[in-house]
Amino acid sequence: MNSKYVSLYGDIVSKIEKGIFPTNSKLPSESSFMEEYGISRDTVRKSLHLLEQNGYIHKIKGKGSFVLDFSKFNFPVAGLISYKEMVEKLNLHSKTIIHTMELEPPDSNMIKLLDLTEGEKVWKVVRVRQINGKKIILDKDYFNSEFVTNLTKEICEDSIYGYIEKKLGHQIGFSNKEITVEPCSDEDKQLLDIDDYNMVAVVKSTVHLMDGTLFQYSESRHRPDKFKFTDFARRT
Amino acid sequence: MNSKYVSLYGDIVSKIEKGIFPTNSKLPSESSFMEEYGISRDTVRKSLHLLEQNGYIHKIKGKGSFVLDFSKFNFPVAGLISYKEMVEKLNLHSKTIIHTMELEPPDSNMIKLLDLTEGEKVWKVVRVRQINGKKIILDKDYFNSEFVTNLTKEICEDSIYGYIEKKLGHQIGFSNKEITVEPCSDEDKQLLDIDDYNMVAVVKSTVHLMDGTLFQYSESRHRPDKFKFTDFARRT
DNA sequence: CAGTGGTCTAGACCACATA
DNA sequence: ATGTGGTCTAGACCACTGC
Repeated sequence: MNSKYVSLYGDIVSKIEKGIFPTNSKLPSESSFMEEYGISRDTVRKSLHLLEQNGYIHKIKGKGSFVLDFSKFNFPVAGLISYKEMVEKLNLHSKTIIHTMELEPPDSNMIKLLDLTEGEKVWKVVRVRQINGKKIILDKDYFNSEFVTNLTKEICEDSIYGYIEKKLGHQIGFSNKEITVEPCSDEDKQLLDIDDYNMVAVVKSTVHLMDGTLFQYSESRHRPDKFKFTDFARRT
Repeated sequence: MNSKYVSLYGDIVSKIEKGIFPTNSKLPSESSFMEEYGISRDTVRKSLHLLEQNGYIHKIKGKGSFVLDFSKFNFPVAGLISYKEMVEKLNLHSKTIIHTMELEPPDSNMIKLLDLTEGEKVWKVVRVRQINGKKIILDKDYFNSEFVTNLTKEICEDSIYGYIEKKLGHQIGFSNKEITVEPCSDEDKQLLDIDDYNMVAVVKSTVHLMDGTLFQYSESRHRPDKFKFTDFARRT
């Protein structure tokens, strides 16, 4: 089903995570992967390139490929991942409370953000994420209703991304994110267990499908003490 | 000097930025780049892959490559870029004030963060960044003195990365970042024009050389209203 | 059907590291 | 000298899009 280079990538990732390829150790050479898997060098190189981009390994010309230490700054809440997927990955105790779910005509700001045309409506979904009994995150999502039709309470409580990908058959492609720190709004104070904090960390993003169409704008507002974003970058 | 695929990448980037390849338009096909530049398809594909990763284009099987809208998600403070490079890119009016610059034995926390061995010392550099007359950012950098030797006030006021890359001949490779929001420390209040804010956005990072050696830990503390981080991500 | 991008191969030459 | 990764080529077949 998968391409060869993706399955080799997956094999190596799981061997790194299991410690079969330990941190700081040298990975087998490209040619030994060629032999072991009976594939061409270019295909091996595609797998290693993927590992490199995702921060698993580091390649040095003439020396080899080395497993990086990714325990120091743990997981990527970065990337394009849904709240449900994150909760499952981190094994959190979480509950989602739906505050608003309505189909409405967009205001001028949303028309601009979602590139809407006359007459198109948007789904506005406001959800509160409760973790370990505390209301920590306020998620405000706006979906172009041309692409995301028929939302229900059940879908919003479970996973909207799952619905879009599995039921509607759309493929989610890429996103832009922006992280800022803003003063608490009245809505934040009302809906979150904000304690004495007077600011929130805000992640604003636009999300596109594989074919390039923009379908979602979202604003995720986090209690500042519970917010963490990690990133891996290379010098270019 | 550069490889073929990097120079083709550069050509296309500049054509996109100049508007010769406009937003949302279709890029020439891989085969037309092959002809135009007299190179193989694989080499063209490497260039396009780079463009895709950096958020310039989006490829759709059977249709073509399309230029993404670059204006919505403006500049990358993301990536691995120095303060000086950012200031120059964004054309800011900035001044750097050096608060501390000393060679000292590391505490136990720094030994762990920088993977130090017995007897190695670290350069501790604390700098305040003033933008448009306001003290906005407090940068605390720690360098392993085995790799970064002989810092001077002039270097710290100009660009430490420039010194490392151009004078010492090291190549900066990759980094891990972590973004959090923390309460103001006394030091923040004392050194920054913090106004009435009681929190700061904090970017902690470790930076490695091309050969994998860890040489820097840094903590960048930003006044919350002036902080913005942008990111581009793909679904995997 | 022709045009597009996605995967894969086999082979070549180069640059760098190590011994 | 050998082993490593980095670049490049020429050709093949597939899957998807659009006419």
